[in-house]
Amino acid sequence: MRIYLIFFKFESIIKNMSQSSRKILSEHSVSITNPRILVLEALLEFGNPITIDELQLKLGSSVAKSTLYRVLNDLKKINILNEFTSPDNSTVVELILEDHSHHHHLFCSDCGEVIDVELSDEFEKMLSKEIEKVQKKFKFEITDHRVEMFGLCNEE
Amino acid sequence: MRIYLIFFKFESIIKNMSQSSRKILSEHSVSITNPRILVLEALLEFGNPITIDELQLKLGSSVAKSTLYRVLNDLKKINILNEFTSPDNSTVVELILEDHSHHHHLFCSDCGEVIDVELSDEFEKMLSKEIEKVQKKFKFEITDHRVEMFGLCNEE
DNA sequence: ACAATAAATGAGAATAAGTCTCATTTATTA
DNA sequence: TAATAAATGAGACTTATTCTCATTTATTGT
Repeated sequence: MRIYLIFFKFESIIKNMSQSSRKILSEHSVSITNPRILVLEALLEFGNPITIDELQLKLGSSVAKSTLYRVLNDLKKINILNEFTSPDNSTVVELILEDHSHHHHLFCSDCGEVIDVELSDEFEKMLSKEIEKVQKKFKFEITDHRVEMFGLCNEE
Repeated sequence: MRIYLIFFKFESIIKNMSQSSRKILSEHSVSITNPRILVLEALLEFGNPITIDELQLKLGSSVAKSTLYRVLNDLKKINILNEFTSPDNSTVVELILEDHSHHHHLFCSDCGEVIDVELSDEFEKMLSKEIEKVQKKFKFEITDHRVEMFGLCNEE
């Protein structure tokens, strides 16, 4: 009985992933293709920033390497994918979903894990003020910012 | 007369660069070699974060490509070189000198320039508090952080 | 100052991440 | 459902970085 419940729950999550993926694509008027769905599903399923290596592993041979990179570039173009480099120089990729508000990143220097972190509104307000000052001082038009933290996760 | 003064001043700056480079190397018990001096001089002279491409250009054929990368790795090992990736995915490198206090980076998305930015003590204190919170929440031991800002320099 | 030894270098081969090409397949639309 | 445009797969290509190894240079003990 329990097993069935778990199975159904799992099924519906999977279905949702696929449907979410389709929805995301159609909302951005990007044609719905298998590789795009697979990549989106993998990203949704993982639900955290992920290295391209790991993503490739997850996808196995279901998506060609060239296609994977192409799909990632497509997602970047429609602004739903964020790409950055971790301290150990691997490329990390993460979906930007509406329901995720502005956030920052915490890296484990040991295992390479990347965690999304939200900082307090109070802090963000102060940061905005600092950015305002920097804009004036350097005559820059600052469009974005991020805070990165590095450390050890202390997990086995 | 003026020309001579300028010349001497220039000479002494150059001499200082070379001497500073030697000093830096010996202080870290790293053997003093020509390529290492040349790389350090170039970094000191530029005095700002610099891409590896630009650094290679500055050095011309005076330092072999393989040696340049080796020297940069040497400097990283003794913790006087900071390396990071700019938003356009080029590798940027910068000396960490004692007299430079903690700072952050401002990137121009247009021309690729990278500028060192210091934020207010007040802000840094608040950031430390936020980091403290994150440490507790995620059971991390946070050892370092950085703030990055992206925008346009509005220069021709 | 000099010889012996260890370390660093240069040149180019090797590797790996990411892009490109082009023939084939798939999605979209009318 | 056929016609057309777009996306894909496979592997060639590019480029940044590392590696190899024969030669050169720095360090050290005398």
